[in-house]
Amino acid sequence: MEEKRGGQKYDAILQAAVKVFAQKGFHRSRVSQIAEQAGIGDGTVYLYFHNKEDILVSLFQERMTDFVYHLRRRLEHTTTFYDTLKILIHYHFEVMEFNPDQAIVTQFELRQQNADINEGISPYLRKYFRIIEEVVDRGKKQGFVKQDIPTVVARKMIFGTIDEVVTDWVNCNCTDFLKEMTEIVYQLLIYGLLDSKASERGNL
Amino acid sequence: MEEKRGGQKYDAILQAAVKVFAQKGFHRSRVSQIAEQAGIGDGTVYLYFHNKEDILVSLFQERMTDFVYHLRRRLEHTTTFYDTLKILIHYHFEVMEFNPDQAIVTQFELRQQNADINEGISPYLRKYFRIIEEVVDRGKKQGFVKQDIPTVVARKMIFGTIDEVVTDWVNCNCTDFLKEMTEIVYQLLIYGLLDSKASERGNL
Amino acid sequence: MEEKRGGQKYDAILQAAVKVFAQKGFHRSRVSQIAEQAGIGDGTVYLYFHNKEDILVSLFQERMTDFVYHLRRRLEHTTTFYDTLKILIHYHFEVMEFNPDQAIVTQFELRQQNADINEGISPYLRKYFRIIEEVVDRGKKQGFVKQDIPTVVARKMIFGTIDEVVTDWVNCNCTDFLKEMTEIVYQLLIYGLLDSKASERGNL
Amino acid sequence: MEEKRGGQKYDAILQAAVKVFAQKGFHRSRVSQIAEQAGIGDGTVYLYFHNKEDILVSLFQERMTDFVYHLRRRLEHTTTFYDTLKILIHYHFEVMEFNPDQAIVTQFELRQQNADINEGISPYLRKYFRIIEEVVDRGKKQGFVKQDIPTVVARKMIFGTIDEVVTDWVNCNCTDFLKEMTEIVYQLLIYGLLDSKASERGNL
DNA sequence: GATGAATGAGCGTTCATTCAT
DNA sequence: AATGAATGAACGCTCATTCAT
Repeated sequence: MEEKRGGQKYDAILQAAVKVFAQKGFHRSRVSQIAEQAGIGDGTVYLYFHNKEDILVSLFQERMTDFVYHLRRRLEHTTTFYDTLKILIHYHFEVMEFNPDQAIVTQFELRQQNADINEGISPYLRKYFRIIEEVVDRGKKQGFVKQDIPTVVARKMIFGTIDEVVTDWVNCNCTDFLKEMTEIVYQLLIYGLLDSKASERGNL
Repeated sequence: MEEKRGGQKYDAILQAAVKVFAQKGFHRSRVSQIAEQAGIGDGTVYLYFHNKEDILVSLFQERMTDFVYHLRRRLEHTTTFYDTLKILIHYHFEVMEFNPDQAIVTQFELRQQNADINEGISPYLRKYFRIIEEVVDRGKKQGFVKQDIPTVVARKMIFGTIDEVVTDWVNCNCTDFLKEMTEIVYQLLIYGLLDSKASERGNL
Repeated sequence: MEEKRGGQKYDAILQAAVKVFAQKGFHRSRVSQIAEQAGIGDGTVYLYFHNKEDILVSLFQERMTDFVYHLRRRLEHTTTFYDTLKILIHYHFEVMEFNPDQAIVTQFELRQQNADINEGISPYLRKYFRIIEEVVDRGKKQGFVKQDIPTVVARKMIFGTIDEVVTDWVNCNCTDFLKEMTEIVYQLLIYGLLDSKASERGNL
Repeated sequence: MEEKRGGQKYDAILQAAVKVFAQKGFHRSRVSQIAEQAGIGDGTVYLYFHNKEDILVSLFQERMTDFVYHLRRRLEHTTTFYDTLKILIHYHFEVMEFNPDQAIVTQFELRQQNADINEGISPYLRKYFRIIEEVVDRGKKQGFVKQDIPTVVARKMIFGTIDEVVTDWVNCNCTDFLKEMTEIVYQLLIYGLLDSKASERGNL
C-alpha cells in the first residue's frame, strides 16, 4: 500500500460509498455494503479510512478539492463579472448533473450536526465560498456589483439560490435538466425580482 | 389518552425533543433522553408518537403549521409586493432567532435522506413554498415582479437565500442578530447584484 | 428494578457467569452465552453490569465478601493459633470444593494482568490477606508463632501453599477430596519440612 | 528457514513478545506489535510460530528449559537438603529479579484456562516440580525431611510459597529486592511457623 | 525466507421498542 | 393512561492469519 489517498482501493471505496450513501443515506448505509460494492473485504476499508464518518468526510474533501480546482481554472480566463458568475453557476449545475449520486450525498448526507463531520467539511466548503466572494469582490471593483452590498451576504444569496435549485432538482429525482437553469438563475441574481418598469410606472 | 395532538404531554415531548435534538443531533439523541427531559417515562413517548422519527416529523409539522398560520395572518393586511416580501423575510428570521434550538433542528436535522422523514416533512414545507409563490404571483399581477421570471424559480431564490442566511447564522452559534439582516436580504432579492449605473456607464 | 446488587436477575447473571467462565474461560466466554445461561436477553446483562469485565469483577467481589464474612464468623470463637489456622485452611478448601466452577474461575480467570480487573479484585483479595495476617499476629502475641517471622511473609507462605494446593486440585479436574488436605497442610505450615530428630542426630 | 528454534529471528520474536506481553498482557497484545518490536514483518512471525498462543507457549518452554537446565547444574554439587533448598529458592528469585518482564508474564499471562496454552506449559512446569520433588525426596533419604510428609504436598508448599512471594513482588512493581527474601522463606519452609519454645512452655 | 496488504469471522454493546403491571 | 424493565436485532470495528509477490 504505497499510496493511501489517491490509491486504487482508496478511490474504489469512495466511489462505492457515494453510490451506497446516495441510495440508503449515510446512517442506513452499512460499511459492509460499501466494501461489497467496492469489491473488497470489510476490514480493508479500515486500512484506508479511520471510520465510517471518515469516508463521508474524505469523499467531500476529495470532490470539493477537485471542484474548486477546476472551477478556478474555468474562471481564470473570464473577464467580466457576468461571464464569471454565469460560468460559476453553470459549472456547479454541470457537476451536480453529471453525478447525481454525488449530488444526493452533497445535498443531504453532508448536512449533519455532527462535530467530526462538520469540522471535516466546513473548511472545504469555505474554499468554495471564498471563490464566490472573490467573484463578488471583483465585480465590485469592476463597478458591476453595487458597492454597498456586503460581499458575504451576496455570497449567501448566490450560493443559497444555487443550492436550493439543486436540492429541488434532487428532490424531483434529478429528472429535469439542471444546466438549463443557468440562464434564469443568473438573470435573477443579477437583476433581482423587480420589474424595472415598475418604478417608472410609479408602482413603488 | 383523550387528546393526542395538543395534549399536555404531547407538547412536553416535542418541547423536550427540540432541546435534545438541537444539542445532540437526531441520530445521537436517545428516546430515553427525550423522555427524561420531558419528565415522563420512556414508554409514555410511544403513547403519543409512533417512533423516534415520528417525533421529528411531528415536531416539524406542528411548528410549520404554526409558522404558516401566523405568516398568513401577518401577510393578510399587506398590500404591495415590497411590504409582503419584507414581512416574510422578517418573520422567517424572527421565528428562527426566537428559538435557536428549533432553528438548529430545522437547518440540520430535517435535511435527512429518509423516506419516512421526507414524506412527513415535504407537504408541510411545500405549504410554505406555496405562500412564497403566491407572494411572487401577486407581485407579478401588481406589475412589481418581472413577468418572465418563473414563479417557482423566484421562490427558490427567495427561500434559498433566506435559508442560507439562517444556516450561516446557526453555524456561527446564533451570535449575530438575524433580524437585522432583513433589509439587506430584501434589497438583494428585489434589485439583484447589479449596480444599475453600470449599464448606463456601458459596462455591460 | 428496585435492586441491582442482590436482585434476582443480578444473582442469576453471576451464577450463569461462573458456569460459563469456568467452562470456556473469560476470554472465550460470550456475553450472549451468559445471558442465555441466565435465561435472559443479551441486553439485560447491561442493566446490571457495566460490561463483561464488570461481571467477572463483581463475581469475585460478591463471593469474596461472602467468604470473608463467613470466615470471620468461624474464626470468632477460636482461641489458639492452631485452631484458627486449621479452620482457615479447612474453610478455604471447603468453599472451593463446594463450588468447583467458582474455584476454576478464582484460580485462573482472575489472574489477569488487566488494570480494570486487577483494581476491582485487589482490594477484596487484600481483605482476605488481612485476616490471615491478623491470625499470624495473634499467634505471635500468644507465643505460638516465632516473633522474628515477618507477618507478611508468613501470610505469603500460608496463602501461597493453600492456593497452590487448590490450583493443583483444579488442574486434576477436582477429583480428589480437597478438604482431606487440611491436616497435612496445617502440619506443614506449623512445623515445616524439617524432621526435628535430624538436628538431634546432628544432620544439620 | 534452516533453523527454527534458536534461530536469530526466533529469539528476536520471543524477546519482543516478553516485552509486549509484560506491558499489555497477552490478550491486549497484538501480533503486529510483537513484529514491530522485533523489527520484522507481521507475516514473518508465522514462519516461526504457529499462532499467537504458540509464541506464549514457546516462550515459556524456552525459558523453563533454560531455567531447569541451569537449576540442575547449580544443584549438582550441593550435598545437604539445606543447601539444596536454599539454592533453589535463591535461583528462582534471582532469575525473576533479573528479568522482571519475564516474571510478569510468568506470574500472570501463563495462568490461562486455555487448553492449548495449558497443554504446552504443564509438561515444562512439571519438570520444575519434579526437581523440587527430587530435592524433597533426597531430603527424606538423608533424614532431614519428615518421612510422613507426602513429597507432592511438600512441593506444593515450597513452590506455592516461592510463587506467592514472586507474585506479590510483581504486584508491587518489582521494587523490593527479591533475592533478599531467600533466607526468611527458607527458614519458614524448613522450620514452619511454630515457635519451638511454645510446646516447651506448654502452649500447645 | 520475508513481507505487509488484504481478509472476514467474530463480538461487545447500544438503544428503539414492547408489554406486563 | 403511565411506567420502565426487558428485549434482541443490528453493526462498526478489530486483529489473527494468510498468501501473492
